[in-house]
Amino acid sequence: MAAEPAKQEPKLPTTSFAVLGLLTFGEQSGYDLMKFAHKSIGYFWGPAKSHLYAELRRLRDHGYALETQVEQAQRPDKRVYSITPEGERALRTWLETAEVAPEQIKSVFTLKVFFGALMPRESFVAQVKEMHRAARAHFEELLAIEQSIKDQESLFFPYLTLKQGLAHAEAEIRWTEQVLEEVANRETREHQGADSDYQEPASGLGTAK
Amino acid sequence: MAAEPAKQEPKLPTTSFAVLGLLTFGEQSGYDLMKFAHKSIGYFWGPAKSHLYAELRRLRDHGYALETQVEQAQRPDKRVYSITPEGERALRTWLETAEVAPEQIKSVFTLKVFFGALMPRESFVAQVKEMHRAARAHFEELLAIEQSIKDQESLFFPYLTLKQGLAHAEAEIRWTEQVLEEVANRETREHQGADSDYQEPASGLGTAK
DNA sequence: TCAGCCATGTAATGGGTTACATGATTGA
DNA sequence: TCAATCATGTAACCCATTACATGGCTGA
Repeated sequence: MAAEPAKQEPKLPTTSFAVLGLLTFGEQSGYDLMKFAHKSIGYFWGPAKSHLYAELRRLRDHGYALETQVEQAQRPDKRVYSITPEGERALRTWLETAEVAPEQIKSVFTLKVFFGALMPRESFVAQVKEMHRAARAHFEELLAIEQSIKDQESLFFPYLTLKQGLAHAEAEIRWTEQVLEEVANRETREHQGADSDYQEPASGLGTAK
Repeated sequence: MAAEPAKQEPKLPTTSFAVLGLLTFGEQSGYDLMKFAHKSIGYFWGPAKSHLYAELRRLRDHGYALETQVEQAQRPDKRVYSITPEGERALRTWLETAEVAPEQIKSVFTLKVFFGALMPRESFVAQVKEMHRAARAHFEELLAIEQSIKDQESLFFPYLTLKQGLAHAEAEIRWTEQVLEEVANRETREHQGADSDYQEPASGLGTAK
């Protein structure tokens, strides 16, 4: 029964710290932040617009961000947020203390592959090919970004996350290729020996239409 | 204004189809399913216990699963669920029609790396090393599973998802190694030229403690 | 005797998405 | 003139997690 340490820091979700982190790049409005988030951490974290605005209000209420009304003549008024010293302290604490664990990739596609036996072979292959194509496109996209930022010292850490994206995209490309190969090999085996194991839907059952 | 096609299928979340898919392996109780899910699709999808039970009830209400009360003498009574023909049809439809897109890896660790400039260098390196260690452990774990299932034809598709896990774990291992290298190189550059760019917290500001 | 398995859930909370709403300005 | 940009939000919904609750049986 160890004594609970005084809970000074309110427990906030990861999203809060993501926004707080973006504010360290300078004060911004919700609208600006949305765009900024999209092309920075957007590759591994992407909240909805309404969520972001709500998050900013929460950070303000916690004293982690300062909200300033800015009236504009030609454009709609806006609220600009900047990180406060308390906010920065909270962010640094989070960065150092929040434990990191390798999180599983949560993927609909992987789920489909797992249940692949229930799919007609052509459909399965078509979807894998589509993923392969998408992964390649994604890889190319990241490569282009890499070229544009790789020499900017100030973007060293963002650059590292980009490298992760590249590594994962590469893994995905190779894996999908491997899947296509393995399926083709299996097809061959089947034609020589046993029947395809694709389970046709039970006919005459539940055919309402 | 194209005519909306008759909505025959209620739109269910991915989780429902995951459970439905597991039921194709045979009828099971919620309790059994939980264990089964954990060691099968658990590597890329893992719902909470209470969520799973709720999901089963929903599938039952939709006519996608059949619930059977099983009274037991020595153990608590249980409810066993089996997939219905309608359930299987819905599952197959989902497998073929639900569009697949490469989903981003949503990772707290990546977020931390992005904001790495705000961390003291040793802390950053320690966390990367910890991730490297964890990724290696994960890789080994998957390797062991691979050995045990690679020759079972009935587990061909699950085997493919395992391969994905291996591919991603490998990517993570290589990436973390790369990060350590790049950081070390950078350190060297800094010692020769400019100062470290680690931004010390502003002193004297908000130091409540 | 005591942890751990078997077996099922409720309640509360909150994280996050989608849809809806508004309205002026600017450039093609 | 028409779409896009700037700018902010509310409302509704629901997916999902965590904590809580119960209680008998089994094996170390």
